[in-house]
Amino acid sequence: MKSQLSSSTEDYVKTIYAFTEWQDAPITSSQLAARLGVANSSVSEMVRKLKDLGLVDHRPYGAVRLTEEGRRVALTMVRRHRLLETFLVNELGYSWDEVHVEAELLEHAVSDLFVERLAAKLGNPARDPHGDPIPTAEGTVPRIDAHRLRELDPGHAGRITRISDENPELLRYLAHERISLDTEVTVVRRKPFGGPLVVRIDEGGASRDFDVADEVADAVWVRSGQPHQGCTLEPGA
Amino acid sequence: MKSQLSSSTEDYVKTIYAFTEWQDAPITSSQLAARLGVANSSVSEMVRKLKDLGLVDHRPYGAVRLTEEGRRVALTMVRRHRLLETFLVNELGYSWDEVHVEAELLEHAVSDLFVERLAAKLGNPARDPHGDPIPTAEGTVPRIDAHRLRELDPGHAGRITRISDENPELLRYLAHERISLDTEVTVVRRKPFGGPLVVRIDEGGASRDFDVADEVADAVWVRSGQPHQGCTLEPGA
DNA sequence: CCTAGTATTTAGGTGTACCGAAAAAATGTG
DNA sequence: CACATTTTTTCGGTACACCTAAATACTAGG
Ligand SMILES: [Mn+2]
Ligand SMILES: [Mn+2]
Ligand SMILES: [Mn+2]
Ligand SMILES: [Mn+2]
Repeated sequence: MKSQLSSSTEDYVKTIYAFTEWQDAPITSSQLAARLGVANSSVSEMVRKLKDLGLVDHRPYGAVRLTEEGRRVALTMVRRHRLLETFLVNELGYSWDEVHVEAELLEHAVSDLFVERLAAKLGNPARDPHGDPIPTAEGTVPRIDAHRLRELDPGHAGRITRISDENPELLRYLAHERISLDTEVTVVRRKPFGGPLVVRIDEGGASRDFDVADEVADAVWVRSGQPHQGCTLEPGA
Repeated sequence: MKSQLSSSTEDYVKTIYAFTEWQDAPITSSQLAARLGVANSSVSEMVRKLKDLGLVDHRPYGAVRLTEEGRRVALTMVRRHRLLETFLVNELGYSWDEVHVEAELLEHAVSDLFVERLAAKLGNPARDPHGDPIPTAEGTVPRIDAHRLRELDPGHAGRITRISDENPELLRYLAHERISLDTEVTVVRRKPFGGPLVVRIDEGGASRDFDVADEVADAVWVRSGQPHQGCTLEPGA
């Protein structure tokens, strides 16, 4: 069953999964190549191997979709990655912009035993330092229904539940501006002619306005409504 | 400076170092091959590469010796390995026979930052769960002067300061027999005709005799004399 | 000091994961 | 609906870390 996949294989599968985690369309070869930082030709070859391994469905020139088995592998890797990120932040004092690269390597080196011991030590967290849900060992993903800040209309209010960890600079910028998970935001308006979004930020009574560039608004996810709920996972639930 | 060595390269260098850690003679190609579990021919090729990288001294048909640079790299890897083992035992509840394999992989995946944060969290330990000294970040090794149990004459007493972690089964056996680091032992006699060594074990007042097979006596290191001393390392010392 | 046996290296070959360039299929725009 | 553009695959090659089998160098016994 555990046929010992290579690091590359694991990263391909994880990347394919990640693409559809916050949207619907399946990933194409060139998108996969771009995200992995490899040539298109490399992807073509690897996708054929993944198909032979039964991890993806693919017909030539079509998009790449995970099989059930592929999804299972992907969730294992995502669980590892996010638990490791949580460990690095909670236990080793990393900041949230430093953890992604480190976890990207570690995820391929840890054993199942390590992961489960670590999860227990961390108290089986349901989300990672960026608000991404941590799949359970059984392969279920806490559903987080949130919307991209960019797609919210003026008037909408909510709290930030996720910030994409893809760009460390963006994370540093947001930390510097004192914007983090669980920050309360309200969309005020969009400045005309494709200008930035303006949001109001609640800060314990006080509030301030903040201009959000589109690239930032694309990386921030907001859950409408009131106090934090859902997304916690009782051990054994 | 950090030219990003491969995992294989790191393991070769570490294995070359380990061979001379508890004895003098430098390692030969076939010994290296046996320890790494690869063919002799693979070692020949790799040793040439290590030489090109400036990590070892070697002339054809000669033994393999680390250069200063090679020793530096080896100590870095040994530090990683032993700190990871300590982490696994102290923080994740591994037993001492389970940690070696896990650390063998993790040591190649962690960053310098990770290692130093981990060392600090663990309180900069001076030795690992098997009693092996943990080199400092600066590359100095706490000197532990101990002798193989097998080489002690009857009458000799001391405490166990190191047990080779090479054989997990042996470690499980010793744990089962309630023999661990810091156990007090006295060599009683050697049974005739190449029989086992008999040692007396102090156990809080009580004491019992124990037969030690040669393979075990080779793996256990004893420091003569009284209470535990040396081998602790003040932070910054 | 020669030679049989052992240790080591060289030669030729495998699998994995990449690459750039060339060929083939899909796409969309007039 | 043709055909130029873009996307994807195929093709030939590289680097790495292994392998087995063959060749070569050391070494110890006679
Ligand atoms: Mn990865
Ligand atoms: Mn994350
Ligand atoms: Mn290793
Ligand atoms: Mn150890």
